[in-house]
Amino acid sequence: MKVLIVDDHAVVRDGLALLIQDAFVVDSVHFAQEGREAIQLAMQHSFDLILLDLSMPDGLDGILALLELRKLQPKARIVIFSMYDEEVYQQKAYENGADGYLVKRMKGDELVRALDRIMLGKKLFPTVHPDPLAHGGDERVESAAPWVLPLSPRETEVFTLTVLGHSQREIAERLGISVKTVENHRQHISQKLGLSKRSDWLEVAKKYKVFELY
Amino acid sequence: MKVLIVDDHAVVRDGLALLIQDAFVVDSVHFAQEGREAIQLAMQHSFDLILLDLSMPDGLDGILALLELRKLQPKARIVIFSMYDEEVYQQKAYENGADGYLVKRMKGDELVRALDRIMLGKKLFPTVHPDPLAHGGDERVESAAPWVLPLSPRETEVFTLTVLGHSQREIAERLGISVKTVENHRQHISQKLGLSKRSDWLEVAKKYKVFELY
DNA sequence: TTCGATTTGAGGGAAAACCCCTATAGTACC
DNA sequence: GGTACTATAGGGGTTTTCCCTCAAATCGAA
Repeated sequence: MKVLIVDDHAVVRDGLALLIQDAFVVDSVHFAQEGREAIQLAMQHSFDLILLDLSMPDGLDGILALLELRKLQPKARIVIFSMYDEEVYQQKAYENGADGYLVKRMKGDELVRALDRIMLGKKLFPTVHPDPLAHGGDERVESAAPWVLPLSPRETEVFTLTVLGHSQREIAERLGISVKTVENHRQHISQKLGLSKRSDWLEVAKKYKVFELY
Repeated sequence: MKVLIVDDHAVVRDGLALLIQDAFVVDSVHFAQEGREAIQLAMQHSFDLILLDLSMPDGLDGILALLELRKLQPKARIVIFSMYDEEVYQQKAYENGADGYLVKRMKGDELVRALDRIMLGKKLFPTVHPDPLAHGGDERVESAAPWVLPLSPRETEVFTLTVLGHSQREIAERLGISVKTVENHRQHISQKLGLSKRSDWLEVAKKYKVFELY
């Protein structure tokens, strides 16, 4: 596996390199400090995985770099690795061909797990939730919510249906489980998020644009 | 009071004229079929009240006409009178200096009452709700919600706070009333809207963009 | 002035939700 | 093989909400 890491901080570059070399079979790792340099490298070598920091001080804008890299390396997995989890950036990253959007506060093992899934062909975006209302379909976009919101897939479903106003009974019927289980999920969610009041859930839901998606 | 009515349907023009002449002391009524004609008239006469249909087939786009009319007649009350209550139009109308946005399915007396308030200096927009979270302030924008959602001001507050996830107790404390009263308001709201499940409330709230406003 | 709507509040009982704890089975990680 | 997470579900008790009814004060409209 050939890897390109684009970040303006040397520490981050090296840390990432170590993590990845530890977790994957890596043939080579190249580094770039900013977009232009990355593009130079992408014209000379082909990569399997490109980790791209969005916030680079000088040089090319992150999204433009992404666009250019995607053109140069159509088959590479390009993963945005950012300080911020603002939805706008994620949206842009998604639209411009990124395969994932990870935030820097993720722990090492979480990051490796995420990269693993991405290498398997999944797309990971924190606030693109899996649709709990869809009856089926080819969900290739996996939610990375577990790392932004530390919720499991099932919990995410319960969370979404709850903030949309569905009662425990309704959710239980819809998911084919007992009311008690829904209740347990809700409690776990409250614990994980550190939220007691339901209005706090709604705040979070608004922040993660649940109402725009469903 | 000098009135200008802009609508491409003769029936609507005449009906409106009769209604207004019946309810107000009217010096003169002018008519226009579309935007350009309205602007011509606005250059020749000054008006106190302009009723403007947004959906006019040919000629000037409604919003552009509004903009032009507002420039020509800064002191006139300009009221949009539309078939549709889409929020986008309302937003546009509001931003471009309209004093109100009324829908054609309103009954005559409702319309007169609305125009009355507008002539008194209020602004009326169906889905611009009064902020139930604001502690006070100069609320000049009145909600015309009673005609779109048939809810009283207090009910609108309870509705909004409820869909935002607040409990009856929280709402009671916030509004300085008893829990029982909040409960009653909720029941009245359910009756008026014909909605039983809270998820239905959320549907309505989404439709009226409660989550974008609060 | 009477009628309807609004706002306020309560009683009483049924239903739902919430809280805390326990428990099992599967999966995944080290 | 132990530890952690996930998903499932029950017991038992408390709190909240829901439902239906009644009622008083206010206010604008017919």
